[in-house]
Amino acid sequence: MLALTWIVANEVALVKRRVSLVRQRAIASVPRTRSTAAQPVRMEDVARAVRVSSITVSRALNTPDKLAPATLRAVRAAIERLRYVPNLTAGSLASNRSHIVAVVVPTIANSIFAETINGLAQTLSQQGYQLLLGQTQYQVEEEAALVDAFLGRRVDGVVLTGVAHARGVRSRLHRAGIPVVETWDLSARPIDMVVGFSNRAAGQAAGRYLIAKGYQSLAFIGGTDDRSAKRLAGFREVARECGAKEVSAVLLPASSSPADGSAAVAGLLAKKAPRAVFCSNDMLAAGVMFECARRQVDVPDRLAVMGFADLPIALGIEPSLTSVQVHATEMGQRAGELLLRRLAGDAVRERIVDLGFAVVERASA
Amino acid sequence: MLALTWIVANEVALVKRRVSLVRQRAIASVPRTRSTAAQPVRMEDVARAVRVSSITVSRALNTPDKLAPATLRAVRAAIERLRYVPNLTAGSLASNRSHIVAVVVPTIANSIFAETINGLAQTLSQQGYQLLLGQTQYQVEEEAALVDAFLGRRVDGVVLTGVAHARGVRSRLHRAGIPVVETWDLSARPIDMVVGFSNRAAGQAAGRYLIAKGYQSLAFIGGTDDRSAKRLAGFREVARECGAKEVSAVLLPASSSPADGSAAVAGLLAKKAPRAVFCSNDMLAAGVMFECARRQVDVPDRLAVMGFADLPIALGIEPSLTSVQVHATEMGQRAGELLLRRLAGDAVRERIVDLGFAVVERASA
DNA sequence: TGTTAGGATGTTAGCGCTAACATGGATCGT
DNA sequence: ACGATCCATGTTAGCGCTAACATCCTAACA
Repeated sequence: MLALTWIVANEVALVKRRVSLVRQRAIASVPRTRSTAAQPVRMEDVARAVRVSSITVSRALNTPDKLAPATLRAVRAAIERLRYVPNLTAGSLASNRSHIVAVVVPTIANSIFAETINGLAQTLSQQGYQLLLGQTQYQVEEEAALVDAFLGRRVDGVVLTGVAHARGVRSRLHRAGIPVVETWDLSARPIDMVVGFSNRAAGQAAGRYLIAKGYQSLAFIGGTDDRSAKRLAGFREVARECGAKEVSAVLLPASSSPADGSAAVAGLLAKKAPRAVFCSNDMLAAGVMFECARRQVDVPDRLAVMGFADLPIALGIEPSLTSVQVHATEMGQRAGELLLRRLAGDAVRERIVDLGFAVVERASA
Repeated sequence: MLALTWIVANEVALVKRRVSLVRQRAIASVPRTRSTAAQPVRMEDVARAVRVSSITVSRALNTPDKLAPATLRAVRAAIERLRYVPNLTAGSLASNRSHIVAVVVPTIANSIFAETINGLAQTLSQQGYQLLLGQTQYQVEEEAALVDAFLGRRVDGVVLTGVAHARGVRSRLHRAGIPVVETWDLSARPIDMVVGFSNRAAGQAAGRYLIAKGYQSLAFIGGTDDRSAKRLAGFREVARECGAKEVSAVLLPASSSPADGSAAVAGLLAKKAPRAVFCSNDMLAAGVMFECARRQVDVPDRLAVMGFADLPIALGIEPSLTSVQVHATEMGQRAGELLLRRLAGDAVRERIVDLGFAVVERASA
């Protein structure tokens, strides 16, 4: 008896629901509880206009080659006429594909990361993917919060900067089961994939270069982040091996402006001045050189200056800046390609892509 | 008869559906057609663990102050224990709020836009909004495609660069009925709101400044985009009014690197060299000054150089660069604040926010 | 001419969440 | 003691789309 009444009650609900589906939208909207959105045209409205079912409209948008040419034309015309804007949120929910990739960088104000994002965005946009941007401002803990938010959005992939992550980031990304690319460093045990170069090796190369040039007293100006620290470590290793003096280091948190470089070198020059300085960023190096110009400290004769990243400014300044070139844009492109291949279902063999780096000799060191 | 069989058929379907709802998830998943996602914990799983309904879990996440403290604690514990990651896509669909704001810039490789995005992102993230990034690469038509895609995602707001837009952009945004902020320029008739400064007035100010300094022969180096063109227009107006010679202009598409500045000034110096040059971007100005240094053209005695945007490098280079300061970060922050206020339902009175600019006198002009 | 394959289109049943309304119980004033 | 009020929680009904399966129709072949 109970079961019977229950079924009857629901039968009524069911009928009501069917009716509202069959009715015109305007009429059906009367008993509706929710407020009418500003964009009321739905796939079904287009379908009704063309007298097809909504799945046909869906196919016109997603797999147009599965439709008869005439149908496709008619649907497209109706879409245009009704100014239908497909709701990708609903599509994402139904298909479990968001077509969004998240990227986490320390800050886009530093143009090296901007270049990587550029490469990534260009590659992804070719396949209709869009970029959700997160900045940590060099606060490691921010990364975890960003990753949580991104996973909540069910992004299809994640691109991270560096291989040292906040607690829990690794496991959460693993559990989510989406492709992940780490960049701007290398790791023998990436979360999933990694595209970058060895920061330690880059530091070593810079050290070897300067020592081969005959400079014995070395200094380092850089940041406090993991990658800069690795460059310093490599730099110091080489210095130690080659019997150079202890490397004095100036570490500035989250800095990449010329002014920081100027201030840092001022400090170095005040003490026993080094013969050569390796800067973790070309902007810092530029600031060092501007400061030297102001103090009439000749570069490279009294102080050799070496930069990192090989930004456009390295070629511009006088004397031109010796730097370490790192393929920032390509890093983003390769990261994007790896993601796209994984998202297309292809297996990716090379999960560790070493893009390398190159010491570019110019006039400053 | 037909109606009867129809109801019977649907009754069966209905009963099946109820059953699967009541059952344990694992059992219910057997007749399921869709593949089980990598992240199978749903709100309902959490609710079942705490023996509450799923709306209570929803409230724990969205309006925690509406729950009894004990319930809230229990729900939060279960969320933690089950590692539940809320599906924001589903939430967006149901609530018609995506908590995503889209931003369109020509390119983030130009650090002035990166600063604006930084300010915007910081303001928005305080309220849990995230940024979807689109770059036009200075291709005006790209803007329309990006806006379409963003509207499809039902972003809650849009931030655009400039006030000149691709065909259809204005009307589409209007129709979507979401808050829109234009930046980096001003307009008497914004799409919705605008935060920026008058590029024409900035060009005029630069012209007046240089003329007041006694320079009569002026040149301009800049881009082909709308905003750069407006600066040039203002610059020329003033020159004409003041009886200065015709301003020669070098326009480079989508450029902002020192190398472009160097090349441009090389061209100017080869002809009848101007006495002062106004660059639409500090990076271009820096390139101009580097080239002057290489050619031993004294700045400002033989060529005065004025930049635009007042980037960190303006203070760094020698001689320091006279420039026009424009509050890039604040522009992003204010844009974010306006959006947030509108998204909170507050009316916004000042739909046109003129942040102004300031000529900063330094050594180069 | 029946059979079958394959292309075009349709039907059903959710995806996981939240708005709106509903309910039930405690608290309060009168 | 009774309703009014309020707070905590629940029920219902979708949001707008797509996966999976179902059906229909045409053409091609035996």
